[in-house]
Amino acid sequence: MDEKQLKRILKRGVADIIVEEEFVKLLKSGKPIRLKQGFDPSRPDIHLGHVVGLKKLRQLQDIGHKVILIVGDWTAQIGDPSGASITRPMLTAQEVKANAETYMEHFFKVVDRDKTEVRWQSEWFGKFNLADVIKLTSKFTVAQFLARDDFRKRFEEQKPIAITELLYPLLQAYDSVEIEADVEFGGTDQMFNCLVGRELQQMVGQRPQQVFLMPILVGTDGKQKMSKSLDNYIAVDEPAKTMYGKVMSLPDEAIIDYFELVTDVDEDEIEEFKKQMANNSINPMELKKRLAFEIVLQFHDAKAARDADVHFGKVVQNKELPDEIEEARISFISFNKLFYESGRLANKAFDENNPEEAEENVVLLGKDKLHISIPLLLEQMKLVKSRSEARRLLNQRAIELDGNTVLGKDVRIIDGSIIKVGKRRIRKIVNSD
RNA sequence: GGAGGGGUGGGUGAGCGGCUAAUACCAGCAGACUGUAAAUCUGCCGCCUUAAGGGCUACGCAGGUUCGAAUCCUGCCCCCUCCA
Repeated sequence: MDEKQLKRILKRGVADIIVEEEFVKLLKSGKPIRLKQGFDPSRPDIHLGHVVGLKKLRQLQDIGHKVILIVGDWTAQIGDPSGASITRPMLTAQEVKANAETYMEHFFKVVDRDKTEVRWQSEWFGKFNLADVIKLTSKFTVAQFLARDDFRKRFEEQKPIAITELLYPLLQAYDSVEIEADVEFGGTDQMFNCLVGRELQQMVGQRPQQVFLMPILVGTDGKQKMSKSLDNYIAVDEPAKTMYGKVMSLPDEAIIDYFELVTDVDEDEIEEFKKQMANNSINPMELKKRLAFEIVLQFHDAKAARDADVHFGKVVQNKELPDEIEEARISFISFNKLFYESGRLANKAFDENNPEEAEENVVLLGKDKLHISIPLLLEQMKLVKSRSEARRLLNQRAIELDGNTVLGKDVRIIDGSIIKVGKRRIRKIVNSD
């Protein structure tokens, strides 16, 4: 292993390694290393924030080491202490299984399946009895656990800490003992849990694991940690164009971090990018496009990445209509009727004193034209949450029909009309009659 | 067992009898601008309806006081903290 490779493993996409020297020794010993990665099956989706660590696993796999993936089917029932939601619904065995499958499907987009061993916590915790639990809990004190940042804060602020939450680090630590982990991977917020693992291993006479802490990846808002609950995430199974678009919505300041943490772009090149950004010799947009391309490439393929790139240029930058527009099949006749029945048809062709004839007219019109109010139409097409929202959008001149901004409320639609709401909601209307 | 604090719109969190569909911040949406879905600026941001305007529902739940209640009273439910 050359210096550059070693540096990449130790520095790129790593917040901290505890203890780095020991890890290097382990690495140089030439023996296969057991890399522990746990996952909580209550949250099966993998997004780019998780990918940072997974890439690290992959790097190590590529030089011959082995990943032990632990399905936390017991810890999932506790819920990792986050302070926000203490009580979580218990998952059924089927849900856990389904989530685990989804997780692994995503997990192995980055990690090498052939060099991975999957273990379930229930293999060992399923056999635990009260005596085992007591024995485990007796090894640590409350004070030790209150040292954990999250616990301490909540304790000081007089916020609740569930007893089961104290169990979480213990269970996670015991996993390390059970599989005899050499290295455990986690986000920086996992430091405490991983360190408990180190201690517990020592107590039972094992060599303590090394701990790899991954830096936090900011989400698409550019401020907070990427997470599903904040809805600022980019999932690994996102469609190519969406993924590309989400990357483009990153603030410019996040570009370099993303290159380092979630792409394979060479360090030297990233250095070059940094310089270019610093002396304004490049438009950040160009770098961001490259970033988006690299990321899509990683989770889809070259063609998808190119397509997404072209799509972005055309649709977003030049405001052209996309090549393929999602079709909305609707029945003109029934929509005309619906509008008629809403009781405020402006068209005088419909004689209100003669409802039967009017109804016939509706049907006649319905063959080739749709006369309807925009809020009703958009609501029916599920392009808006409510008609009120549609009215607001109308006021904001955000609705376009066949290239013209819709100003009035009532519109006439023909087969193939293209309706655009804001920038991204575009539909081609197809008459299904 | 005792004492206290609290439940408000997607989130945080003001309001503590009328000026409150409800401050502020975040998120979201739209428009403008831009070589970015960045940044910035402006507007919107419960539902139904309007040409303007109006109506309805909402501040844990159920009642009550009042011309009028998120705001006061009663009961209930739930959450939290402290002391023992």
